[in-house]
Amino acid sequence: MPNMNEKTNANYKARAEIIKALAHPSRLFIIDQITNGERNVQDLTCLVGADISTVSKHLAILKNAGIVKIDKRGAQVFYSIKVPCLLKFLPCVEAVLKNNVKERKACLK
Amino acid sequence: MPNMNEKTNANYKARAEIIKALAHPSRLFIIDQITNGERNVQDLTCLVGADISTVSKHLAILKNAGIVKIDKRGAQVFYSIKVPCLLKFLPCVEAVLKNNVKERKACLK
DNA sequence: TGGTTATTTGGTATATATGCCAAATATGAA
DNA sequence: TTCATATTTGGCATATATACCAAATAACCA
Repeated sequence: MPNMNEKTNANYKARAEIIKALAHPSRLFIIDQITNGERNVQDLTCLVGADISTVSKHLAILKNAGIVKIDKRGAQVFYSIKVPCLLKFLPCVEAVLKNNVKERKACLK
Repeated sequence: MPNMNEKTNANYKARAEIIKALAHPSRLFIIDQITNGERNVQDLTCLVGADISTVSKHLAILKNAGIVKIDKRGAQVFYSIKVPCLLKFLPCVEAVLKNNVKERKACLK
């Protein structure tokens, strides 16, 4: 990109990676589930309703992005939110969503 | 997902779609470029440094997600931010990023 | 109308993401 | 050590995303 040097470009890429970690229904659901406290992989697997390996990979993506943190206790791994400021952003996403719905309804009148 | 009814599931999917629209380096760059005012497709294409058809598709993704709005004037289309609250979220992403860098450096000491 | 500029859309090749199964690893208890 | 439980990782098939080129559409002007 002509007006973006290597460093700037890398920065946008890194930011996109973090946002990408949030951009999946199951991962958003997981984030909601651990908002008020930690949960282990087993419980999250049950809540999400997918294969445990799938959930484990979703959790790895969130952890790798620096969004959640873990606490190993025995054989269990408990996941919790690491970055509360990201949570403030979710209501805004919800607001965009509602506005989209409203606008699309308006088109049909 | 057992603990998620159809409606809830659809809601997470819809939210993920909006976030996904933000999750690309070029689209984040575009958002920065139009934060302080509208820009047309031509200028954005030059700034991003990709094919104009590629940029047009990125813009369509942002528009479809309800993140940006357009103003057609003559043959030109000007894009601007529609949802300022999403911008507040970007500094938090930046903070996560810096924290990740810090932690990964610490591992090497 | 015909030409010029601005933008979008169709098509396609390539890259990335997702989900499941099976296998590997880790932890604690018998 | 051997077993049982909890979690992660490897592999693979399928789905989605991305980028470019070429062609189509839109708006304006001569």
